[in-house]
Amino acid sequence: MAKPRYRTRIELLQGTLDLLILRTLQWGPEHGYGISQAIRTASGERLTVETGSLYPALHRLERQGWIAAQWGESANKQRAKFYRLTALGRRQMARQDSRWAEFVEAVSRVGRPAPEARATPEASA
Amino acid sequence: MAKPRYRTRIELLQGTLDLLILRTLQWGPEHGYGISQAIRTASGERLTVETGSLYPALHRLERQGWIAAQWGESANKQRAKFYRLTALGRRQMARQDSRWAEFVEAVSRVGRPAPEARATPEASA
DNA sequence: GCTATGCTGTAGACACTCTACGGCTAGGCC
DNA sequence: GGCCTAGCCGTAGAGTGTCTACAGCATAGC
Repeated sequence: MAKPRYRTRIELLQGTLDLLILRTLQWGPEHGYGISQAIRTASGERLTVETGSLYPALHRLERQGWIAAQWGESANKQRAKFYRLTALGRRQMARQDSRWAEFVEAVSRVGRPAPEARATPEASA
Repeated sequence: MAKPRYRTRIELLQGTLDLLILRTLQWGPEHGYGISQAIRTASGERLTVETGSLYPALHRLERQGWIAAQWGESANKQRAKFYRLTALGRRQMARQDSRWAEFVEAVSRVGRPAPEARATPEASA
């Protein structure tokens, strides 16, 4: 019986989550839950990070040395792991920022009708 | 161990290839090899589609009914499978186009220092 | 005590890209 | 003729990252 529980949609494009997290942390330390809320809010409710993506990503970034963790207490008096951007992470953010911008630029070029030279002998169909 | 052959780089973000192919086909039919060249050229050599990604993607799009195939002969007198955008595909392209634009917009928002209102008492709607 | 919310985390399914092959044809070069 | 490169289609399997789903614990309100 079919009914695939999986919605089969990838909301976030692979590779963008790291950048999103890095960007969020550039204004100061924050804990995981807070980061996900910040992303959701900042994006105008358009981007949602699931916990199943968030925590593994956080651990990944930490392993890379781009962010550093420290247990603390949240505004709600609860145990929370605060992450902050490391110097390395800040550089990485800049790198990913420009890579992202380049990528977006490249994709938009493909959408354009080819700068004159195509001579398109085909077309006309 | 040894030197992982895998460069561990995802050049293309997941989900963008379909859009790239659809966009490329909007100016007329083209065969797989030609599509990959067109994308590479149009993007200013920045985007490269590997054959291992291209052909499965083409078959995927065909299964969805967004593109239709037909064997023909290439400019080099070789057997080639030409794909063209279907009406459905054209609509899908528009949809993915706006989804992509929205996504880019959302990501850029996360990069901005929060529009002052951080203390916002939750919408107040 | 119960439940909603805040907070962290893991396991496994799924999708998509990439590397690495394989094969076949046309054309240029020796 | 044989050989090699380029054009063209395709598949198998690895790798990565996202998502769904589940689990656990703390705090605050009823």
